[in-house]
Amino acid sequence: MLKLSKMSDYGAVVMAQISRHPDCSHAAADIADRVGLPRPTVSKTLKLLLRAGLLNSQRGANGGYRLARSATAITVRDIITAIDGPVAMTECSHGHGDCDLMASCGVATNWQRVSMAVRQLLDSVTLADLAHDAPIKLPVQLPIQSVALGEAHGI
Amino acid sequence: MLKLSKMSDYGAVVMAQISRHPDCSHAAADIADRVGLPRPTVSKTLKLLLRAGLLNSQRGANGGYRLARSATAITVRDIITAIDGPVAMTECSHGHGDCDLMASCGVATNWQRVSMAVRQLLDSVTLADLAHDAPIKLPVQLPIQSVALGEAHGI
DNA sequence: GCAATGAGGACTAAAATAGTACGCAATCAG
DNA sequence: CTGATTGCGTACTATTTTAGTCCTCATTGC
Repeated sequence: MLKLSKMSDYGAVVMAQISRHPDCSHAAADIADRVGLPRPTVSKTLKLLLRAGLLNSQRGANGGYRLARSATAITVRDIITAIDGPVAMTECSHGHGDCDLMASCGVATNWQRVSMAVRQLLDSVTLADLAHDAPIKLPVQLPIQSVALGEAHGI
Repeated sequence: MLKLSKMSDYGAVVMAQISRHPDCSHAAADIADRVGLPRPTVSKTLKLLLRAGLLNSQRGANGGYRLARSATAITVRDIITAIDGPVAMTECSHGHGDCDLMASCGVATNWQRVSMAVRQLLDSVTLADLAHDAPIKLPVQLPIQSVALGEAHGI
């Protein structure tokens, strides 16, 4: 399905929740209640986001989590990468030559280009965009630069 | 990881293989040998591609598979959809309102837009592009139309 | 009729994913 | 100093998804 893992999905929801009150400290249990997810799951998600440097945490009473930087400086790709690891369409897309079919498949290079385009697309959406209540207006064209996937085939 | 399933990956490789000789009939066992994959797996892949209308098949002696239409008229998204089902980033991205968090997450609408952009990106790459031996040249800008994800944030 | 080839389904095995539980560490309030 | 609160880390289990195999039937060409 080429879909996000649930954990990444949760990560986005959690981050959006925090970003709505960037100046408060958010306890894990509090966030869990607000988004309606089990606390241990939210906790696990927060830990991964913390480790990736997207959040800061404060222990002890009245502690909690807050954004490490502005919501406009955190991209969707940051969140996905923090939780699921690097965005790559196929095994061979991340560079390591551990696909023994590369010789016969003859498709690897172009998959890498598609992966790159997806990464750029995901980089162009910030947490601030995502957390907007309303669908984002302003239909501007969003150029995917230096992707070079041949002519645009009728999209 | 936001990665393709192996089956979709195989599907792309198999389709690329067939597209290199569009005028011949390709037996399943023959394709399997060429791409170095187990025959039953290839057979299963071919079946799914056939059912999606991407391939035609001919039974009996000297039978085999061939493309149902030109390689330039088959997109990467067609192949992925045929094997893994619709491309959707999250549960709620495909329209069915079977996510009971939609009310609290406040993020659904914008995920749908991201999914749409990914689908358009995948639609813009054809089987012919993928099967090119060399990386595709011609670095043109590829506009993702009507996506409207706010300003391009520095990509 | 016989051999080659695809079609379909049932089944098993393996891996990734999600969810849970529990104990330790740090901080703050009194 | 003590206890309450809250985050941190690890290990474990269950579930689901994915991958792979096998067997039998249907169709076609010689």
